[in-house]
Amino acid sequence: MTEQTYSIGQMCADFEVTPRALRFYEYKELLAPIRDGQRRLFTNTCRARLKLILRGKRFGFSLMEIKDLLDLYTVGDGQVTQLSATLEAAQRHHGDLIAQRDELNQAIADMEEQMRMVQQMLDEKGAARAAQ
Amino acid sequence: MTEQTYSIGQMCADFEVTPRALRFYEYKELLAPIRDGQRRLFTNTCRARLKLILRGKRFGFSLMEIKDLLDLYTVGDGQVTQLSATLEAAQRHHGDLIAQRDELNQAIADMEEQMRMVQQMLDEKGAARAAQ
DNA sequence: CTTGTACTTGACGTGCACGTCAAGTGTGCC
DNA sequence: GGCACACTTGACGTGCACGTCAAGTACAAG
Repeated sequence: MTEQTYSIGQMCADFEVTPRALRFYEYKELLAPIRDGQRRLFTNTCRARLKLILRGKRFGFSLMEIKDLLDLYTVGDGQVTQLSATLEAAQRHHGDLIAQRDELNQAIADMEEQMRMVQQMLDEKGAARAAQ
Repeated sequence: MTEQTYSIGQMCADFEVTPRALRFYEYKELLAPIRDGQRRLFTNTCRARLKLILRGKRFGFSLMEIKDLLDLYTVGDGQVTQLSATLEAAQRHHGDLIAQRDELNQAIADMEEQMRMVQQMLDEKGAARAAQ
C-alpha cells in the first residue's frame, strides 16, 4: 500500500474548493499535507480531514472550532486524562449536534405547515375559478 | 387587542442580540419596525420574523437568503402565479433542509462511533491498570 | 531552448455581519 | 431647570474566510 497522494489541483477538482482555500486551511493548521520540494501532496488522511472541514463549515462552525473538532477524530494513544478530556469535548459537541437537529426538525415542520397553507390557498383559488 | 410593541432594548434582552444588529437587519430590510417619532417599535410580527432570522443564521444562511425565506412566511393573498412561485421556492428550501438534516444525522452517527472508540480505549487502559 | 502548465509564496483586496465610537434627541424624574 | 437614561443617525473599524493579483519555480512536450 504505497499511500496514494493527490496534487492540490486534484483535491480542488474532487472537493470543489480553490487552491487558496486549501493553502488557507494549511496555514490555519487544519490540514498538513506532506511536501515534495515545495509542492503539496495530500494523503487520504488529508482527504478525510477535508471532508470533516467542509461538513463543519456547512453546519456553521468556524475554522477554529473545526480545528478543535478535528482533534476529536485523530485520537492517538494518549493518556487516560487526555482521553477523558477528548470524550468530554466530544460529548459537548454531540449535544450541540443533537440540539441543532432538533431545531432543524422544528424548522422543517414549520416549513411544511407553511407549504400546506399556501397549497390550500391555491386550492381555494382553483375552486373559485372553476366555479365561475 | 391593542397590538403590543417592544423597544429595541427589550428586543435585545429577549433575543440576546445587540441594537446594532437589529438596526442592521432593518437596514437590510429583514425587519420593518414601526416608528414613534424616531424610536423603533417592534411588533409581535417583528418578533416572529426575528426568530426566523436567528434560526436561519444558525443554519448558515446569509442575511440575503434569509430575506428571501422570510417572504415565504409572509404570504399575502397574491395571485395564483405568485403563490405557485412561492410554493416552488418553499419546496426547494424544504429540500435543502432535509438534505442538511440527513448530513447532520450522518455527522451525529460518526461522532457517536468515534465516542465509542475512545470509550473502548479508556476501558482497555482501565483494565490494564486493574491488572497491575 | 522555448512554451505551456501546474504549482509556489507573499501581499493586498473583498464581502459579510456586525462592533465601536461620536454627536445629538426625547422622556421621565427630582 | 438639570440630570440620567434610552434611544437615534452617521461614519469608520474589525474579524473571518477567503479572492486576487504579482513574481517566481519546476518540469514535460515540442
